[in-house]
Amino acid sequence: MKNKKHSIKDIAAQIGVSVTTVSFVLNGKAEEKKISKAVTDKILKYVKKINYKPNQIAQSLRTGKTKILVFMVEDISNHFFAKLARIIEDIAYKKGYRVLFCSNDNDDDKSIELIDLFKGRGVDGFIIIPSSGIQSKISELINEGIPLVLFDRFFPDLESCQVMVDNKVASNNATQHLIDNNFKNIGFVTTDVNQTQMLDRLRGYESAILNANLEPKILQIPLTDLQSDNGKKQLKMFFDNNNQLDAIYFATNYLAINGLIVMKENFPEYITDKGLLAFDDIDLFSLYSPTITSVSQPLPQIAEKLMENMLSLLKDNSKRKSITKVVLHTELKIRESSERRH
Amino acid sequence: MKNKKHSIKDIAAQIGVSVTTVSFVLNGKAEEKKISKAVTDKILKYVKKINYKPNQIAQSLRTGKTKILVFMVEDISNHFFAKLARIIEDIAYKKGYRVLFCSNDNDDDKSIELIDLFKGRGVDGFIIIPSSGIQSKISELINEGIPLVLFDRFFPDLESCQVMVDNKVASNNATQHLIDNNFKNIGFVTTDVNQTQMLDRLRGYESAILNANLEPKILQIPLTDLQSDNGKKQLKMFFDNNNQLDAIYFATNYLAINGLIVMKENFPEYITDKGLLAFDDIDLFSLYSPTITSVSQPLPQIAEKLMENMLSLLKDNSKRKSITKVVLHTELKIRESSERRH
DNA sequence: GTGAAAGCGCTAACAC
DNA sequence: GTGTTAGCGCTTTCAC
Repeated sequence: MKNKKHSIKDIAAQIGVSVTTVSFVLNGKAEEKKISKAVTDKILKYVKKINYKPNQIAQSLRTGKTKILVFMVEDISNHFFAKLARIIEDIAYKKGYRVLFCSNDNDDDKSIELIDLFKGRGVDGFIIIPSSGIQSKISELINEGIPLVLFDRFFPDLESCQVMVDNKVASNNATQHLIDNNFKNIGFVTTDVNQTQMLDRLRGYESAILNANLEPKILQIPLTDLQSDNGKKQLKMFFDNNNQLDAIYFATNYLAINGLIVMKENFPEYITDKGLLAFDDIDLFSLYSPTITSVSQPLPQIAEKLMENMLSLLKDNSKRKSITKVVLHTELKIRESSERRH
Repeated sequence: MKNKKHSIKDIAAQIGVSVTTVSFVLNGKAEEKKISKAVTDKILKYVKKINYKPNQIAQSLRTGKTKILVFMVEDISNHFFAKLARIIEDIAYKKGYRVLFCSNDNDDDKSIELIDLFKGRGVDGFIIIPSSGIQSKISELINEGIPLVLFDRFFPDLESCQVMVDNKVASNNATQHLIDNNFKNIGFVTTDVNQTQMLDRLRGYESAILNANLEPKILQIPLTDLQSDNGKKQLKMFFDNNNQLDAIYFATNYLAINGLIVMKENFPEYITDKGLLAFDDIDLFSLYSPTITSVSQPLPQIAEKLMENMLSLLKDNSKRKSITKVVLHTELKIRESSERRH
């Protein structure tokens, strides 16, 4: 059992060469630096024998690179973020990067604390789903030339690299689909957060509704109430007060889950009687009875674009990074829950 | 906009003291080292003004500590692991640790590569759900005195810190519950992996079945087939060949999801007609129609025990860490899918 | 072809 | 009370 930690110095001493030589060989510069084949082989063989692994912390301190990216989301246990995290992890891994996931609970202070922390650790780049109040921190990162890509929502006043989906169009189409299938009284359940993605979903809904001369019925649940039973109470009240609704459109998957729970408990007939539609496709929706129509975000494509963007920022040595904005399209997965009504 | 990176040296120069003084003050040793109040205040004030953050890489190189833990699971996008990850992240965060999540795809080579990589980064500890063939790597970590806690499955031949659930008892009870509710032909769907948790679930099933003089009906789907449609084909065939089954017990949540998909497509009547039971409770099961009986693992408790264990290992300076084994109990969530049949 | 040495930013033993 | 300095393990310039 080899317990002792080996260092490049030990290796040099053992072989009888200098650390420089060892370093060159280990970094694949043997040819370039014209190290003799004999020495090179001897070093490589010895390194393999003792199973030497360079101390990456020292490497990082020296080179200023850590090969670590941060992927900050609201809550890593949310299906949507977890799936995305997985794909990003795989892409990054192939490119030699590790990914640190963290959840900011949509909380500004926690977000800022985490960003500072990782800056101090010298991570190479950030992929962030920002909470609403951290525009100045994001702007600071950009100004410092730290590779950064935003996802899901952005700051309209701030030029940043970003990958988004066309929330407004998607939401408009989804609502239109309900209208086309003869729903006439479509409720919209969303949160109170003031973020671009939620606002766009709301606007998409409103524009389709108004365009069809229907009346909008909107429930905004405060984000803080969603953890507690308060959110469920509000949903129940909304259903109670609007029993003439013939369809309900949920702006996120977790709102839909909460909605289903409330309906199952209080109005089980709604689940089959009302039209149902949700933003974000999750397993549940294709398995449920009825299967639930949803707006599906193209996860693999999103992950790919995020990493493509990030990698190009990582390559770009200039302080003023170029700005790339990507908008991806969603797909409406039409299922039983929105079948035409008569 | 302050773009320049500040170092402790800059601060020292600016204030007109030595780096030692600054370092002491920053590390809260001002009192202990009897630094004058005037100097201390001046330093703290300046540090705040320029928003100085110490370079943690240098700190790590110097102290050998990174305050980073690794949590390695099969697949971070699996509900069960994602939920657990979230709780662990929160506990660790409060204790000043960051958590790196990574997925090993249940692949030995990838596991070993990841472990080596993080060792090189000097992470402080590992929480690992091990793939089957990495016993020697795990043993190496233990011998090197690196804090390590296993979860979900373990190596019977290796003494290690671990947090497990009583899979066999849980599985026996679950099966017994079906038997008690008058199911007489209970199929068991599992994978072919040779890991303690899966074997225990199988044994629990078998013991209850044999004890009741019933006949075991087991489908083992090779892990490699689960990603592809092959897994679904095998499920379909199993259902086809065993249409006299009156209940099906799935050994994991993803097997249950796959089972539900196959049933929905091919034998929709099974979903209500057959008894259903699954290991690992997920949202879906309490929302489905029928709601699905499942064995629920106590996630918060698991996370707590894992971190408790880890923190005590981190404190323990001896090379030979003490070994703690925790076994937690599961809860059978009895729902509609296993209601008594006549 | 190979080596000496500076230095990344920090901590802490030791000196004064 | 405060300063000097070695050194954590590595990369890389420059010298020979």
